[in-house]
Amino acid sequence: MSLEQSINSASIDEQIALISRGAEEILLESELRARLAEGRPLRIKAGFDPTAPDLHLGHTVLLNKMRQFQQLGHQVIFLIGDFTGRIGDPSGRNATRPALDDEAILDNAQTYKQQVYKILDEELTEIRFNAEWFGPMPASDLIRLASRQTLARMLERDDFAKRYREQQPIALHELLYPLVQGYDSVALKCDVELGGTDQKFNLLMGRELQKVNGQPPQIVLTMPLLEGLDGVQKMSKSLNNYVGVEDTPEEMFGKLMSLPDDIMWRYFDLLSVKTNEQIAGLKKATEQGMNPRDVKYELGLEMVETYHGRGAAETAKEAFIQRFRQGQLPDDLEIVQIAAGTEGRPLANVLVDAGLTSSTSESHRMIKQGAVRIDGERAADGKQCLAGGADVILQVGKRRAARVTMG
RNA sequence: GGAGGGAUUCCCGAGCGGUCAAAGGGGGCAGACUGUAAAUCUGCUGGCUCAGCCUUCGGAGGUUCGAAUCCUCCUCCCUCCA
Repeated sequence: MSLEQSINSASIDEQIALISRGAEEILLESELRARLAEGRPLRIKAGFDPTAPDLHLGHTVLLNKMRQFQQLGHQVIFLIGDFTGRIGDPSGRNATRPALDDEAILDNAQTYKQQVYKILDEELTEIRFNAEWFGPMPASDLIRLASRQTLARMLERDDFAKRYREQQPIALHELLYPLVQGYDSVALKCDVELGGTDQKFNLLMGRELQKVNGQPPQIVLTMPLLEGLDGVQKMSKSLNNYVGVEDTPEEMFGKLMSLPDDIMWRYFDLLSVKTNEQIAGLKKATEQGMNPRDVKYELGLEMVETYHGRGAAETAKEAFIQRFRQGQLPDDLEIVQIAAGTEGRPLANVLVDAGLTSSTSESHRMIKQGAVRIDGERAADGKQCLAGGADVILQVGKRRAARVTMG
């Protein structure tokens, strides 16, 4: 299907419906409508700071929105802020951030590139680096750019205002960041820019600079932060409530199954390629009695498929069902060899040796709580010894298991 | 430079000199239940040779029969004044 056909195949209303799905804010929707009415592929930009080598699903919210634009036949620009990265983004920060060195920036940019095409259509994606135009820019131009804004305007921004009020340092180069990001939109002649809600100020700056430079101002589309697995706090590595795009298929599927049921729709809205109609259908089915678990299966399948392929997704689902629904042991049980000693080795110690618990105290606790099984039989005493030659399967709870041979 | 406040077990946060391995909450783990590693309920959550013992309360000393709790010095953080 050619670009033109795919655009024509979706009405403007349909396009708006998909574009606004999950979005926090569109400034301005009327402008977007008018722009879409032109019937040409729009230039959609999202900028990425080359600071996060370990991507998780939260980071992919923007990518997914970009993909939706691609589905509608628009041109997507994945902008890597390699120049900007040398400045450091003050958004949401209350302290000056250190600038990255060149090597780190290149490394991180490379990681992005590896991940992007798992979601985006390579044909419709333009990867750009903003050092392209800022690298050769003479100081005179940069100063001219800086003349476009006032200190008062910059201080409207919450985090700057707060730091100024509290007499925290604001380095001069930080004030330049919104201008630099905004100028990216000028350089790329963007129709739409996507960003997190924390980027709103910077995105709006793009509009102003475009106007000054005689371009029609871009439409700004902000996306919310994705909640993590706890369903409450934003997904982040440090809160350990994330699904990493590099997670194994089983991990990814399992983590998604542990989502609170009511938050799964959020994931569909923000991460799924499914159409609005398909999602509405699932919602309706659930209301009419479909097991939410099975809806989550759909989510898990789609996410794993995106990063590991269809086969891995099916396998992960089957493994999950066997393990947690039917209580079977995983196929690839880790086999651990442990020295028994002459009188055998106490169970509590063997569990630690096998890496199933972190201390003998924990072993005893687990045993007391009835979490430990030897060949499926519940163990009651941590002091019982496993003799040399024994070959047993030890389990601690549902998620920890190993086959242990006593040597 | 001056005055004051604080540093507690994974996190936050309580803690009359003895009954403190240290309240409470969060997080985590486990059990039950289930429609899932959802929800809900319950329990556990320093270590060990585990019904007993050992080591913890920013660091180093000291007072005391006995200190997370008192004293001294040190390190780091915060607030107010100049």
